[in-house]
Amino acid sequence: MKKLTQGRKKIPVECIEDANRLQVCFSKRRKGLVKKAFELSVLCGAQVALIVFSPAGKPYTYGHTSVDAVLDRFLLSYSGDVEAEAVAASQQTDLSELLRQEEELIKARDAEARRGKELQAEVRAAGVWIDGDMRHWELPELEAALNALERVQAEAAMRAHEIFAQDAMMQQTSAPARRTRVTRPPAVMKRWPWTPR
Amino acid sequence: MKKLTQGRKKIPVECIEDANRLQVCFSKRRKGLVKKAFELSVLCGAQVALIVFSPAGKPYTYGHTSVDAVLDRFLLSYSGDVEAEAVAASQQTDLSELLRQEEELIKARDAEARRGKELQAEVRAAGVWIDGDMRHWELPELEAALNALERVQAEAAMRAHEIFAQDAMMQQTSAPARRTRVTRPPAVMKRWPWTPR
DNA sequence: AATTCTATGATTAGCCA
DNA sequence: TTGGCTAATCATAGAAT
Repeated sequence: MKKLTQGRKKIPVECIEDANRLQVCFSKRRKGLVKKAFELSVLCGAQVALIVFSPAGKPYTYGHTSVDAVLDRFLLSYSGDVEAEAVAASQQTDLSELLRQEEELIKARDAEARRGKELQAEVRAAGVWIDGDMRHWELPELEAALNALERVQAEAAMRAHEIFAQDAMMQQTSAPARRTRVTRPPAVMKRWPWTPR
Repeated sequence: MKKLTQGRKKIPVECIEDANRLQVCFSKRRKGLVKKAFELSVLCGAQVALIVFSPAGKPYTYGHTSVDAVLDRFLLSYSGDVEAEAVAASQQTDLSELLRQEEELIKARDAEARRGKELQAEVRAAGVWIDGDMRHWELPELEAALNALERVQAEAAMRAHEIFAQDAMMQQTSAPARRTRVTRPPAVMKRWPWTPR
């Protein structure tokens, strides 16, 4: 009943000792970092790859256009292979290409495609990463992604609730495929369900 | 004389059209993103790799402990090579190891080592990435990194100004070495001086 | 391509449910 | 491990340099 909240305190930039505080902080800041990365990619049309290993050793990633795409491009530029890097750079997402891919996706799994999966494909095509938590956000990311695709925006907004309400799917994504150079990999990455080590 | 500043406005999450605004936004947000990534790594002891390609095609990176270390670990975990990944994970920076490396560095280029270069080595050992811009900050990063090393803190603070004042060095770092797996690579990455494509 | 200034919008530390 | 709350603290759009 009473307002007991302390509000934000300044926190020194040094390793947090308390395990619980650290966990909470990591969770919140990881989310915030991904959001910032996402905004940078959308606002400025930049390719971004973000990889974070939690202190517990779990990998979390975000990528636009996809982690793999950016890593490929980076590794190529790093190796000095200018030509190959140019190719990777050209993998930059452009609208028409996104739409083409999306249609392929939709066509391929046509019969069994539920509406929710279509939405997923669109989000995926836009290079937005979604993890377990974010499914429950009122993602500005989702809206922006759909907006970028310039279609089904209104309908998607209506479907968003029912789709995000039903929980499963994103959870049990198959084991991550082996990386392939300059091949367009699945654009969505997620938190690993398993714990390394 | 008059206060003409408008203060922050809410900005829609969509690609910025105006080229100039976009450039300024990219510059500011990239800096902010790196700061956030840095704070996450320090506060929570997390390994973080961040790669950003500007719309112009320039790569910017941040890494703790280093971009390469994190990428190695990620690629290994990705490939399902659990054992190798465990090795990469163990590359987590611990103080004693940092100090050992640092001493090697200092010893190796002993004769020609200026004071400034020593400072660089320390910052580098802490896995903090410095690009052209950040040299001019009053980096809380710098302070934290030095603090993490638990040494020469006070002296470093005094030296910081004169070292960061003199501009060169970071600029003309030799061409990036080829990546080597699970070998500890140079921990500092910087903005490329050239423009791809 | 980056920095400074300032008013605001956005993020988040500490607590609980 | 996640979500909501509240009140600081922090980040940054716009304009000009």
